[in-house]
Order: sequence, then C-alpha cells, then structure tokens
Amino acid sequence: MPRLTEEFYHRPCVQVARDLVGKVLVCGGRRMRVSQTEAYCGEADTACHASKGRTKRTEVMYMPAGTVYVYLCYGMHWMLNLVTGEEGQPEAVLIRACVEAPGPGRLTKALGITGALNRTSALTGESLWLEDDGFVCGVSAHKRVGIGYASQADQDRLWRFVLEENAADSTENPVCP
DNA sequence: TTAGTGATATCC
DNA sequence: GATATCACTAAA
Repeated sequence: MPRLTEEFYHRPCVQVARDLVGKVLVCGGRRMRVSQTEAYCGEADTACHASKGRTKRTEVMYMPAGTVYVYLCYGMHWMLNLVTGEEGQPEAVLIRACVEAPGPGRLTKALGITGALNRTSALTGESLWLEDDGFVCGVSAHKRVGIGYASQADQDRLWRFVLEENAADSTENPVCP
C-alpha cells in the first residue's frame, strides 16, 4: 500500500484532517483505519497549542509537513498529531480515533505510541506512518471537543471530521449535523 | 460525576 | 522554585 506523501500533508490542515479520515494508520506492525480527526490551525486558532507562539513544546508544529507530534495530556494520555501545511506555520491534525480504538488516548495506548515518536517523520520514518488503501467513505464535519479554553468563534469551527459508516457509496462531503 | 496523573507554561 | 492547567479515560 502506498504511504501518504509529503504532498498530502503539505496542504492546509483542515483539508488534510478531512482527507485523513478513512486512511490507514500503521505503527508497530499494526494497522488501524482512522475514523476521526481534528484540525489545529496556526497561531490565529486559539484552540491550537501554538496560539501563544513558539515554545519548547510547540516548536515541533513549526517543522515540515509530515512530522509526528506526540504529547502527554492529563499526565497519562499520549496524543498523536501530524504536522501539516507550510514549514514555519504551526498546523497539525490530531488523530482522535480509529475504527478499532475510539478516543485519542486509547488509540495511542493500543498502538504503543509514546513521546519517543515525537518529531519523527511519517514520510521516511520506520515507526509510524499512514497509507491510502483506496477506501472511500463519507465524512461529516463537527465542532471540536475539549477546547473550552478557546474563543467562542474557534470553538464553533467545524474542524472535527468523522467517518460516516453508512455512507460508503458517497464521496461527497461534508455532511453537517 | 469525579478522581487520577505528570509535563508544561506562567508566575513568583 | 511553586502552582495552575490540560486537544482524556475509567469507574461509579
């Protein structure tokens, strides 16, 4: 199966987030289909970690598209993201769920993903990457969750994308709730 | 609904 | 150095 290339990630994070739904996440010899993503889009997005600028934690988001960003949340859950867009611009897509593992923390636990993968490349690295197996599906757009600290306008953005199981014949999107 | 957990950022 | 916060989950 073809691995997703630099060109796939080198686009605005909202587009990448939408297109990542239905792709196959490969890690540690295991494969899981991505069923839910969220876009975090630059310093202007108050929900984005980098909205307050570049810090030791967020500088990975300024790296080239296709870089893996993993961080620990609530002291026990690793969150998996992929850097997108232009280098120097802090954009990333959070992998929120796979068909086999709902929830961002459960997903990383199931695949054994930890901070050791932070800053590795999903383009050339041997640990983690994504593939396109030709699967097509419907995708719906929703509000992001868990970002109560963000501005109301940013909370209202439909930057969460969910796989529509019963719309396999549809390549049209998004379908809004 | 609430406890649990530890890195990070932000304030002394 | 100290504290508050957090892109969550499991148990009740």
